[in-house]
Amino acid sequence: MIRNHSLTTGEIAKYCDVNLRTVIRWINKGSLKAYKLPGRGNNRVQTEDFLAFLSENNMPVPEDLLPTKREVLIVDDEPAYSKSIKRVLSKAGYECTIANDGFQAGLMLHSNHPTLMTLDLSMPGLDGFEVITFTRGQESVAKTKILVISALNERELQRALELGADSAISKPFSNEELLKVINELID
Amino acid sequence: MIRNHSLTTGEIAKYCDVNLRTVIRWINKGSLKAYKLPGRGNNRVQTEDFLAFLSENNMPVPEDLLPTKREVLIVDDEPAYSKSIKRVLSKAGYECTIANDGFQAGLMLHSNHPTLMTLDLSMPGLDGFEVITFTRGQESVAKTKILVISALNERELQRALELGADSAISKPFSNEELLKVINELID
DNA sequence: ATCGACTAGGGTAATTTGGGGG
DNA sequence: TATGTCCAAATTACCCTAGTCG
Repeated sequence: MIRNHSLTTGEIAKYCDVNLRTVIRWINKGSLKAYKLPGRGNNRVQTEDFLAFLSENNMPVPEDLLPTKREVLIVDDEPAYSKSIKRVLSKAGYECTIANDGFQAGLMLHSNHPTLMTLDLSMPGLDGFEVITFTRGQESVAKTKILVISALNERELQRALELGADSAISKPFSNEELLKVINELID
Repeated sequence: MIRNHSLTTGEIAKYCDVNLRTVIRWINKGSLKAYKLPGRGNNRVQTEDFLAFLSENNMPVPEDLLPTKREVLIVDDEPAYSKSIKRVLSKAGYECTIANDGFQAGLMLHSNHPTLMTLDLSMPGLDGFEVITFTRGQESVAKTKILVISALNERELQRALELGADSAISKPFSNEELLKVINELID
């Protein structure tokens, strides 16, 4: 069955590779948050609670519960660049979304939860450095990897890194260069 | 379909993430209050009964059934304006958040899910019309009310309304004017 | 080595939930 | 799309055994 936001004890048992009873014990003990259906109290766990439980206990997270892992958000106002980047990354198996301005970037960053965001530092009306700082300060997206792409000088790139960017490459760059950096950051 | 006060079994099944039959059983057992339509006896549940049911069983409440939040996102790059708006609205009992640029606006729109967003049409590097169009096209935030605030001429305001803004006022405006429009949109 | 406390997994019966065909 | 009926699958509580750790 397709459910959006809740998991049964059996599903969790499979994910964690333990017996069903064990899951029920976790719930009854209170270490795994759940709610009960009216019937005889069958348990349901919200996906986010399960993920929180996994991370609290340093348990591995099942692939299919993670938002698409190889997803990249391309933030660039010049279609020539964004499309070129998308072409290269798509070919390498990444799922790409393009944001043309700061508003779209912010919205998609939170709604898509990409693993990595490429960020053009010099977009009109948008201070790239502030984007980095702001992203790192927002818990829900703070872990997104940021690859700064810019035609600015070394000192600016250095500043981006200091503010929290994970890597930076300067325009112009080769496709190989781009792919190499992204592969390193994601895998 | 838009109904104000009653839900079908199917809708409840989706909200609760369970099978339709399970919902019918809850109703027949009496744990979920419902009434039957004359024809084949199809069930309808009043929203308040459903909410009571959810809270009795400690089940999560779907966002869109909650009473309208009085939360406003103020999108403006001029602190003088945004702070002034915030002051007026806060005094009137609204919770306000300020976004200084498009990126923050997009991120906060999705993460805070405000009931209403005030949008300055002329922000550097951000096309306000595109913001409206894009917001209306993104399911997760499409229902957010948009109040356009701008110093542009009538025709531009008209265009904003056509693109999906719920209302528009031109700068300069009085505090009373602002509050009146927002009260109308939210309540 | 034995004990005690704790955790995981097995069996069973009762009940609930899910799915197919009308 | 919603419903009632029937059946299969999943879930629960209860009681039990085995393993781990200090």
